[in-house]
Amino acid sequence: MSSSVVTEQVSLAVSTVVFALRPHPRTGDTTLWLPLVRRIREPYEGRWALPGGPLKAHQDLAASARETLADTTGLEPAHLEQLYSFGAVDRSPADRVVSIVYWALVRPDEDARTTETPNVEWFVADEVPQLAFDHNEIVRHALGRLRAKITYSPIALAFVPEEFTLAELRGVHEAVLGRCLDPANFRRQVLAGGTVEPTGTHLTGTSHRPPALYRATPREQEKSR
Amino acid sequence: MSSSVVTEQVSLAVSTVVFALRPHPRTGDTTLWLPLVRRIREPYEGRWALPGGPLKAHQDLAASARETLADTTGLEPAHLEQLYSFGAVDRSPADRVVSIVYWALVRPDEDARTTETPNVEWFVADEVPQLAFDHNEIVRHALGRLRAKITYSPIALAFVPEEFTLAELRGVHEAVLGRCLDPANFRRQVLAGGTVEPTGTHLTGTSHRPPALYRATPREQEKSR
DNA sequence: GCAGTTAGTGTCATGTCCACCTTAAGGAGC
DNA sequence: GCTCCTTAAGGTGGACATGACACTAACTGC
Repeated sequence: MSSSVVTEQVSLAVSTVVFALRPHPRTGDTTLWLPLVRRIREPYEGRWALPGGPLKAHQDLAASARETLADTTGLEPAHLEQLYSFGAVDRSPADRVVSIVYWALVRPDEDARTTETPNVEWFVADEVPQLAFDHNEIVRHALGRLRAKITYSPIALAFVPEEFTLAELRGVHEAVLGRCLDPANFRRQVLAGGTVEPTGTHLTGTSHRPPALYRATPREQEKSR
Repeated sequence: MSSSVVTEQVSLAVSTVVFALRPHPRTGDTTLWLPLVRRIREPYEGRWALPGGPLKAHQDLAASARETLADTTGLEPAHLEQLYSFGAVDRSPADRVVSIVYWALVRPDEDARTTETPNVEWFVADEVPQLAFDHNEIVRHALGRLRAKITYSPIALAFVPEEFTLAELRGVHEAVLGRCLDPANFRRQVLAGGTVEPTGTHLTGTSHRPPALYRATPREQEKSR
């Protein structure tokens, strides 16, 4: 049989699906992107895979996710949350690996600071190539969670800078959900939610009516720490 | 430093929070119960803990959860789902353990077949004693998930036998949520959901108007397999 | 001043949720 | 038989959320 039966050893890894918003290369619409890492050893050598690595004994799960994110992209996520644990016996050939997967959101200002390295590349989230292991399934899982959660939770705030207009925030929702939203109804919903408050200032130099600026409620800002 | 730093070894366990409905010992109202296992070795020797054990190399995560459930209570759950993975570095003294936790629901007919053993005891879910490790937190987590999910998903079906009345199903919701529900509104909601269908037969011998019997839709029955 | 564009408000129809009322269908007791 | 009691099942109306759309406000560029 395979060597895993002999060793009876299960190893534990932490991987992360990192989302950022960037313009689509063809349409120009802002869409979801995610960074992938090229595997430099077997199995699946040469294939793209989610950033991740083995869990260290002295490190919390979320800390491990943050570390790999910093190692691969140099970024600090505005939101980090556990997604699911994947542990099918045959998900990695020969050895047995259980992956605890996190998903993260990166603000545009932070995203601009990303470090370019040859073995890391960003892809449009809906157009990722065939990945190593069961990582395609994991990405699907993460996309589903993000799209579900943005409808009932204010995580979209993790995609905008500290001060923002409601049109920007709506743009985030539209990019994630892939469809247009009514500006009037969106405004009412967000304001009723109590997760944002007006800064009192307006954005100027827009060649049309200047929109009011908003920030996350103090209560909401706490959550992202 | 501690031995974990020396060994750099992380071990992986799968634990399960198993829920069943039984009458409350004082009030008699049906409430949530869960089985706990008495620890027979350090750390936390003598304390109650969630059933669980180390993950075997040839075993899927859910299979491991099913196995410990069978070992401790002899039961087969009608619903089994991953809850969360707990991996704080200090959650177990001396060694480093990451626990992937599942939660399960057991039908009343299946629950009646539970095997009594001295080191396993059932507790009212809201009145568990102080447990080993971070298991109190895990139980809270599982209770929260169950109570949240029953409001938007037909998992209550995993708590009733194959044929049931809507009053029974409502009783499940009431027991889980801990409050009464309007029978008329509950009926409409459930029937509109399309997750149940009438069997065409009625329950007799009730000393009042005989209620119609229902069963889960074929589509719903698939999910529980 | 006028056109164009986006911000923000108002309105109305629809649907859902919830509290409560009414009727239906049985058994128990007389 | 009849009445009473209990629960099943359906109906009604108000409060509230949702979505489509019209309308007004504020700015730039010409």
